[in-house]
Amino acid sequence: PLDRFVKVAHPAPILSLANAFDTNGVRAWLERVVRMDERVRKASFVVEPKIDGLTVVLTYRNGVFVQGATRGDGEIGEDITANLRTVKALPLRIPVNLDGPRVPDYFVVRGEAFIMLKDFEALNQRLQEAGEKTYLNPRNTAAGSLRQLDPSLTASRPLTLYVYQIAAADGPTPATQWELIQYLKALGFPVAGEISLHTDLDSAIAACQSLGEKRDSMAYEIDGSVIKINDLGLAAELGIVGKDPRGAIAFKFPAREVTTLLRDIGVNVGRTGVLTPYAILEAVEIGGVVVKQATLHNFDYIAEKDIRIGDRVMLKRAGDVIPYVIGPVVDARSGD
DNA sequence: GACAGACCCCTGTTACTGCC
DNA sequence: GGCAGTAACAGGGGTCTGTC
Repeated sequence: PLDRFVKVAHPAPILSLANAFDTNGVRAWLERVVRMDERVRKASFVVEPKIDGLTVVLTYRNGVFVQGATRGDGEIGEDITANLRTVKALPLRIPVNLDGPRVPDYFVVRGEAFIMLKDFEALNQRLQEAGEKTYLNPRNTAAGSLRQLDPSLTASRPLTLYVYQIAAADGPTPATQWELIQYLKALGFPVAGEISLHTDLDSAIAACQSLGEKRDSMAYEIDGSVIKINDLGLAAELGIVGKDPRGAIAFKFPAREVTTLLRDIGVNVGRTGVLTPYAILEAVEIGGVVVKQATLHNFDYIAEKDIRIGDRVMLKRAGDVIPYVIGPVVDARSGD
């Protein structure tokens, strides 16, 4: 057992992705990058599912897994090597000699750790039969499992992994995202099955929409898809905006909406003294979590009508982010 | 208009601490 | 030992302000 988790610096920033919530957002992204570099107009794209798990960074030296870390703030994460060693899908060794150039001695890949839906259900079934508390959703269960101080507890959780990026290497690596995925697969890394290559943006958008339609029948939870410029050199040349690389965009699924009862309104005092109202709600399930409170910090901007305590209100939640109230459904006073 | 950075907020999980 | 409360971590969108 560990006493605590040691902080580790990533060899390169582990970036997030800019989001688009509709096809217009995706096209606007492409126009922005085309204005920076006309070559993007003729680029091909890779579409990947955006798995709802947690990012892990895996380091190999001479083909041996030596360190695994959480994403943390993108620059510094936590060393969870002992826990990741218990994940059966994670290769502890990779071949150093494939057809072609030798696999770099120093090789760092990025992936997503998560729990398959059927494994999550089986885990809860076992817990229920044992009279123990069950888990509410796979993502937070996966996150909690990897933060166990005792790796034997992590080993008892059905974690798995998909890998999709080379974060750092001291030798040659594939020039395109599509080749990179095939390369990772050849090295023995688990890779998502629903990855596709497209010669134009329309085809890539169609693939994203198709993933959206399959969402509820997939073996694992996804909160969108990712469109990446296939040419990794070109994508790198486009640079970074804040913490988002310009060469890729996340196409998020439409926000889920539910209605519930507004029981009360509270006010939070932030650390700078800012007062922020929040809604206290009748508990309602949305996107795999039970929401009892929701922020009203943006209510002025998004709501067309006021709300009153006792109203039924519409609650919105995009992806796995914070839920917010978008307005009344039924006015408690007038009944409208 | 694009961008960077600050600031605001959520739930679920685990570890830790204090109390009974 | 059990329970409750707190802190830290995971996931990241939306808004505002200032700059270019």
